[in-house]
Amino acid sequence: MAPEPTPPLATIAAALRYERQRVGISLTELARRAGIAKSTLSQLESGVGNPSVETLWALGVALDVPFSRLVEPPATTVRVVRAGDGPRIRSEHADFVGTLLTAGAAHARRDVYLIELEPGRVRTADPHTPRSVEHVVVGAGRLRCGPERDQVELGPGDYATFPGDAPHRYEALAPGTFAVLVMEHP
Amino acid sequence: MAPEPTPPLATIAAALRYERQRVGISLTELARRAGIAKSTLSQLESGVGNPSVETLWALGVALDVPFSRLVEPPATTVRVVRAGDGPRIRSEHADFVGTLLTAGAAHARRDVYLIELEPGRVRTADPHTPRSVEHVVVGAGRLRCGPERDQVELGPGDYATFPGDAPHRYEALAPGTFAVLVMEHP
DNA sequence: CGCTGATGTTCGTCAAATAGAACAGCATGA
DNA sequence: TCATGCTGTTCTATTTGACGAACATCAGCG
Repeated sequence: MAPEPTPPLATIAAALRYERQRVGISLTELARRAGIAKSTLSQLESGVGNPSVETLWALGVALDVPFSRLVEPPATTVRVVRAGDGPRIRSEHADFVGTLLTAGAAHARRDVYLIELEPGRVRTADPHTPRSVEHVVVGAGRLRCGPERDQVELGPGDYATFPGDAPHRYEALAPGTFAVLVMEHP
Repeated sequence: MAPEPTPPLATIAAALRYERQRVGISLTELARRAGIAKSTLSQLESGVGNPSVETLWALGVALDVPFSRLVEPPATTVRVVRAGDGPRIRSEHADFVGTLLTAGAAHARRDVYLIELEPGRVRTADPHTPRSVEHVVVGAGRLRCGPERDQVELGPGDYATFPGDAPHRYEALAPGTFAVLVMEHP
């Protein structure tokens, strides 16, 4: 049982840079809003230094993100089942093989989409309703998708699932990419 | 949208004291395990000082608790419905009034207990299976119960629910206290 | 060209957090 | 009773994080 794997020195640096650029403000502006010296913030984003809790807290408030997001590595919420992996279920009556990707949750509404994307166009999606879940199965091409901070690359037959209530993106890496997208919300 | 309400100066102090006493080690021993000076820890538990992230992280590792537990105020996981509150449902056929306390989750197993307690004896319960939920309705007397860090006091007719997968306690505050306890685990 | 207003960086200085030891209090026991 | 070992506290010395200014760099513009 080791719930503290990574000393967060570098995590903080990466998280601060990411969250600041997500909000779209400059280092100087963020330092002003948080009420700290911009030199301090510069060093923190460079990975040097060991901020005090008050300093990091002020940055969390200014960025409007929960404190833990700045110190703990992003939770790997995306689950991938590669083509050919996963529990195989062979039908005895018909000539087909099924693979269980995700067990169906009762009383959840599911919307099914077919999405077609061309390379170079990134489709960003704002968070949906809380506790919604997205499922993707790639039909052809290559698809890069997932939560913004934890993206995965999928090929034909690959499956991925991740929460829909966090900002996430879809981006085709090859021409003629299409996928089946299931949005599940309770 | 203000996800950072409380500057965690005092929260850290309380959390450190609580978690250390939960593990059952001395201040000196914890400081030794975390590799910090015991004077530093003493000041932190006294609420003075503004620890660096490295220091607090080391304490989190030594206490074997996630970092966020030390800086964020305990999540108020206990929900209370006082006697007379809650949505009233009046039957048209019979002469009774029902109050919806919690909507039933399908496929959850429920065990119902009648617990009788006398003052002075504290009943502590270790965490049960994950995602289990406890429901309490007090019949008579006064009952103090809930997660260890977020207890509530209930009188006759009061209802409370809280997660069962965290350490929690029951303690009678008046003679002749009894309550109905429903343990719900998926 | 030089000015203005940004960007983020690197200085020196000061305050503050940390470390280490000395301390008071309270047990246990030879 | 004095010694030993622990508790947690409160000193002082030193390391270090935070501040503020000066800095290099770039962009837009008269």
